[in-house]
Amino acid sequence: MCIDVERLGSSIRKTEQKIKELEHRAKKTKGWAAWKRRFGSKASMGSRLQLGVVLFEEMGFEPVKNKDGKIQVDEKQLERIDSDLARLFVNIEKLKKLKTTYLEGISREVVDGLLHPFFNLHLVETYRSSSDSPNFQNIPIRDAKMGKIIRSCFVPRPGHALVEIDYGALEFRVCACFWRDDSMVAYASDPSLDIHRDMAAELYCVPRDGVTKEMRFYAKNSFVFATLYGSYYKSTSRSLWQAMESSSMVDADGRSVKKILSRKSIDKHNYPDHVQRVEEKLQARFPQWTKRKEEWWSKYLRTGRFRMLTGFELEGVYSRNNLMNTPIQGPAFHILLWSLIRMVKWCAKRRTKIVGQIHDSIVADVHLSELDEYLAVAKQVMTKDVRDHWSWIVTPLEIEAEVAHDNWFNKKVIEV
DNA sequence: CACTGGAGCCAC
DNA sequence: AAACGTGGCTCCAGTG
Repeated sequence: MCIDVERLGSSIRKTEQKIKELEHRAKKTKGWAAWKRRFGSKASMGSRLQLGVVLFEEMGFEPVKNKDGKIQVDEKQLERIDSDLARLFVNIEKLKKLKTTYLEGISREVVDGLLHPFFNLHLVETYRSSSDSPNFQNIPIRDAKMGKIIRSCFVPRPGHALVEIDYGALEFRVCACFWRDDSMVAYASDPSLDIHRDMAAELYCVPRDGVTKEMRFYAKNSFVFATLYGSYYKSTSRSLWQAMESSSMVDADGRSVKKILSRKSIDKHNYPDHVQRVEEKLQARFPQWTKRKEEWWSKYLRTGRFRMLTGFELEGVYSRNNLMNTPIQGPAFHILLWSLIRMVKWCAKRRTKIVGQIHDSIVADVHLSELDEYLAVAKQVMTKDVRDHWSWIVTPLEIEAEVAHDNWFNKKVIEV
């Protein structure tokens, strides 16, 4: 893929400058004076361990320990501490990550303006793919500021556009196909149904139309997927409560979710009991999943092996959670891979090239004269042909396409 | 100096 | 029975 090398270079210089400024400011804080007192010539601003000692032993802040009893000095804990030094440390570390892993990591691998990441098919336990040198599959996007700085350096060739097509809810659809749970298949097939919205309503005690994007986000990632892949209420309730509290979550009408729960006599203490009841509702809603996952596990215990929907036979030592996740994560990727291979073949006699892949999405550098045809063929291959190839895909498949004429950050949704 | 594990953080 | 999953990369801190 093409890289805007000049822009990359200037972003590196700007980020370096910003880091220097923040480090200069950090050295003027009271905390840094305490740091120097404690560590003398060994004081190093890059050391989390030292920062933890300064904050929790010298400055008297209350430490928080993780499950293994270790004091955490991560972003989450540092943000709750009222100290200029802690705030500056978080910002400096973010910028360092941006500079070293992404900007410089990419720059190092560019040859004649082109980047050639590796895409491995032989490394991942679940038979997904991985990527390295650089890893094309973890370029920032959720933090829009970081995403802009890095993704704007990825550009199409002249006369081309970058086109990214991703599957909608691919893993949940494969989950439904694998467990063949009628209700799960219905959820994965009917666009008016939304399991994450429904569970958010239960978890936060609001009507379904009171569910916000934020509530849905946490219900999806901290509860529904976590539970499908083997977590349970004692774990999920903790992260749900934490997210709700630290974001001061409100419902669609701006009312405090914590207050809504407390009116139902739900507090931090008994929230796990509430989540346990919601978990039971999830099991009741997907009864075949509930039954078949136990049969799936006990069959593995008897035989020591299991088979994926895509035909791979796996044997050896797997945890219970591996048994829940592997048969879904692997075949979900194989749907993408099958489609990608078809699209690469389609590109053979054309100017368009497939340049990358991110588990459920395909990135291509498409010649403008081939754009309409590319989108139409991709839709046919990704939503129809692959379903004809594998009869176990019993749900519809959907795609979303985005096109970028200038750079990858500025991709815009396009109807297909 | 080479190497390694832990902690942390980025993606899906 | 056991407690979401899969990766890659960087820095620190420790070892020999």
